[in-house]
Amino acid sequence: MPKHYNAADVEDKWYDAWEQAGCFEAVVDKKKQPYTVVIPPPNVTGILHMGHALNNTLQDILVRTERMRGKNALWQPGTDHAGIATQNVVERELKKDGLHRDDLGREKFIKKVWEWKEQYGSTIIHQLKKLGSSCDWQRERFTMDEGLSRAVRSVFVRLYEQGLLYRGRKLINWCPKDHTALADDEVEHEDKEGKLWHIRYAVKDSPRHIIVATTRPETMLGDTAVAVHPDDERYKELVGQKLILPIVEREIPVIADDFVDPKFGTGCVKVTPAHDPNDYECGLRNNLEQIIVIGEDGRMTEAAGKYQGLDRFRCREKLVEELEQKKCIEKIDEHMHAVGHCYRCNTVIEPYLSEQWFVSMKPLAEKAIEASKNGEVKFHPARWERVYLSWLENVRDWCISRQIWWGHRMPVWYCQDCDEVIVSEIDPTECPKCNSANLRQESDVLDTWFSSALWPFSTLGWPDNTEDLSYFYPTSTLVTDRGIIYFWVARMVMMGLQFMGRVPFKNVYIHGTILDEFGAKMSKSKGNGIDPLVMIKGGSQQRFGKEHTFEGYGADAIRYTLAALTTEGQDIKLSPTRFDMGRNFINKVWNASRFVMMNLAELELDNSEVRESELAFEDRWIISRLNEVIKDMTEAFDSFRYSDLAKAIYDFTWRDYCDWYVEMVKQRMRDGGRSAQVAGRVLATVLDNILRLLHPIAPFFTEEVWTALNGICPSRGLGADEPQAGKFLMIEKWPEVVETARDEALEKSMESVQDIVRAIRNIRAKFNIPPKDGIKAVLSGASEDFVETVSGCVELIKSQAGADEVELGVGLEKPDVSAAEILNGGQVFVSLEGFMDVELEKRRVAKELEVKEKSLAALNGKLRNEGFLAKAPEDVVAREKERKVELTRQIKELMDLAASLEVNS
RNA sequence: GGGCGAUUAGCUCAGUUGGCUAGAGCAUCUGCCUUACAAGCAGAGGGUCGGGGGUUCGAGUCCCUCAUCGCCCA
Repeated sequence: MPKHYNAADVEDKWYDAWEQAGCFEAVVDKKKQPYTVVIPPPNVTGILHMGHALNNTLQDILVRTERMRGKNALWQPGTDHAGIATQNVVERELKKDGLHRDDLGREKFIKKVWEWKEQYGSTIIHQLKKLGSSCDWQRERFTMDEGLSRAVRSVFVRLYEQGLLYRGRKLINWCPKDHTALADDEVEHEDKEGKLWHIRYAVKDSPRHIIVATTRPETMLGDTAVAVHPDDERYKELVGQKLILPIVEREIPVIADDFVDPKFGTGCVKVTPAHDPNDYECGLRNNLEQIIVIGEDGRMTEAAGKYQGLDRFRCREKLVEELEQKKCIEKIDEHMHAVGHCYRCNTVIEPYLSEQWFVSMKPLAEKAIEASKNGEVKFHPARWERVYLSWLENVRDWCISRQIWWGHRMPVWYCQDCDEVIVSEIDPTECPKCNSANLRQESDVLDTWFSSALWPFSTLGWPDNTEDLSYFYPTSTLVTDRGIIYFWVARMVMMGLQFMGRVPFKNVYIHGTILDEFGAKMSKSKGNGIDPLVMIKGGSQQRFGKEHTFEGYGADAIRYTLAALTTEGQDIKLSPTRFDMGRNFINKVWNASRFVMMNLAELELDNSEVRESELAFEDRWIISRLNEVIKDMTEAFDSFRYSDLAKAIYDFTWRDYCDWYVEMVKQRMRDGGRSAQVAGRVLATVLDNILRLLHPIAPFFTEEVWTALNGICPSRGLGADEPQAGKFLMIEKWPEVVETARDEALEKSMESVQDIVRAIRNIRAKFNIPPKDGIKAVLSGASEDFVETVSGCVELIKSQAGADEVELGVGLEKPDVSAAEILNGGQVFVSLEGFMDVELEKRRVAKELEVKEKSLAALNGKLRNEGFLAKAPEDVVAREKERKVELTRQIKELMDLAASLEVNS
């Protein structure tokens, strides 16, 4: 076995073996309890980034652990067709050949997208496999699959029939570049430094004028009123009068409407019902004309008069110039305001009045709100529930039509003869009203999130009533990022309740976002990303404009590190070197395993029963500790505390098992005989448990070592007839706590032993005693208790502290030339012939004395406080009193030591 | 403007329901290639828990307030 674990050698081998053996496949089995997780389907355009790595690591830990706990675990994988994003990618490809999608036409273009999807759409799926994800790939789905498309149609038709889906002419968010409508939550608001133009509008037949303030002067071409607050005394008399719109020379009325904030600007608001959401509402209330002056392409329309054809931003410049010439600009202020941008292409969104399809959200949202309030859906951490609720409580109708080609085309037909609207699951051939065959299918496709919302049940076969569906639905836990609570989580809950009658998942775990080492979000444009594949396999990548080469940490190290960094949904600042932690830990376990296996191979274990009476002190200790860690990890797992999960196995393995247990049994292993057999069995059993506990976090490494261990020691445990190990660790049992193995008193004793060993080592280090030199230690107890606790462990202390002579007793004399350490319940002296440094020892003792006296003073203050004595719980008071006794004793010892040092110097 | 989160060792972060002397990893210092591991071993140093106020016998933890940073919504 090599000295360093080499992940690259083993990962693909095990993944293939698991997959071929069908370990990932979940089959309905009514005798077993299902455990279902649906993957947040990555975009087909996507490549794996650190956010995916985290998200899928956390899901895999859940799924693998539950699988080991005996559940029928299904991790449902798949991808999302990502309408706009995918269409953009393919359009960019076409552009390279100087083509536009219109050159191909709809059918040919869609064919091209499918070709692209077949070629590149599985990239991320392959990458997920490198990460170790134990998805059931037999069930891989794509939102545009035949079955899922059927689900989309079915939902569309049912919502329509339920009166929850309608067509209407409304103001929606329009992306002029992607040339499509967007939902409200697909608009990202960004605070931008802008200007506030104050423009003079003349009052008709009067020398007066009023001043309106606007951030978008170009929209004035579409103004159909100016509004003031009804209670605003400044303008009361103007209400009802007419203004002359500059340049356009249109007459528009002054109206009163309480949506106006009298304190903003001049208190006069120009009203452009076709280009602003507030103005739109105001326009409806006041029956104003809606004049569209900006078209689908972001250019000014015919209604803009001489500005027709100009881009909206160019128009703004030109228009302001003209207004300035005409002396219509009162002033221009600097002004910060939120500007909406397209979440796919970052183009400034244009509010646009058009005919679109909408889902009525209120009735659906009410159910979703209820489901979280009554605990059917639980968020972890719980604070995200409020984010979910606040969106649902304020949600407006969902614009679901998209003017693009890639996606689910709406199952809507318009009769060209009688204008009948036909909504149907199967393509109609004639109009049910007039029998005309002259039908035109709606050209719009559906919002991608419409199909993603069905994911938890469409992937399981809905609308068919499949066995899978009734067994695996509702799913157990959804793991995702906070960024898609609205887009996806809330919509899945709505659709799940509406069409399945039950929530789609019981738990939603929201993890943090991965940030770079400076706390910024990772993005392509910033060049601050970390490529998970490079981290796993090694290679080079650009970061902050520089090329970096990495050795490759292996998937397990990446997974371990990400889990260790996952605390209560906090964001994670990441730099490549942070994976050292995971790699070092995996390597540590590798070497411990190497030690165990090398020794076991020499020992030739007989598999006789190890009786409890044969177990040494350290054997019983490590078994007790093991059971504690199983308990801690199980609890951490059940409450989604990933960091605690990772830390618990780390501390146990590295500190307890490697640093202490393995070191303690080395001598026994060398000596051979029955004691070595017993130690060997314990070493193997504990290692076996470590591998099981670590497996969900580090599946490849643990499978490799576990299999190797099987070759040397096929059955573990301490009984006579332990069952033989199975074929794969990944389908073995998660360890269970054996309460009787816990022994807290024994663990306390071990702590005393460790304190003594550490004290001796400390003295050795401080006085520069070479590691090879043996020393004499005197362990002087303050009482019999100390001696009793330690007496069975003298040999352990000798071997661990490098002492060749140890004297143990109550109140033993301090050897003449020696250094001392005060311990709980006693002290330890180490003879220092040839190494004594009296001044150093004086400083040590003085410093210790100072620390202890400070603690005692604080303690005395506490114990003199009558409130404390009266109100604190009894056990707390008792503990503090004991501490005082012990501390007082220690201070006396230290003072004696100080005195004796004075005499000797 | 509203909401949420963060502020603890040089850095990155833990710290469950308030209760032993506030922990870890990295970094630093000292000594070790000790027959599993230098990606390691042994030892050490390092913190007025963002500021202020309050509740309490007792506050890193609960309440109020201020400051700084970040995210989301309007």
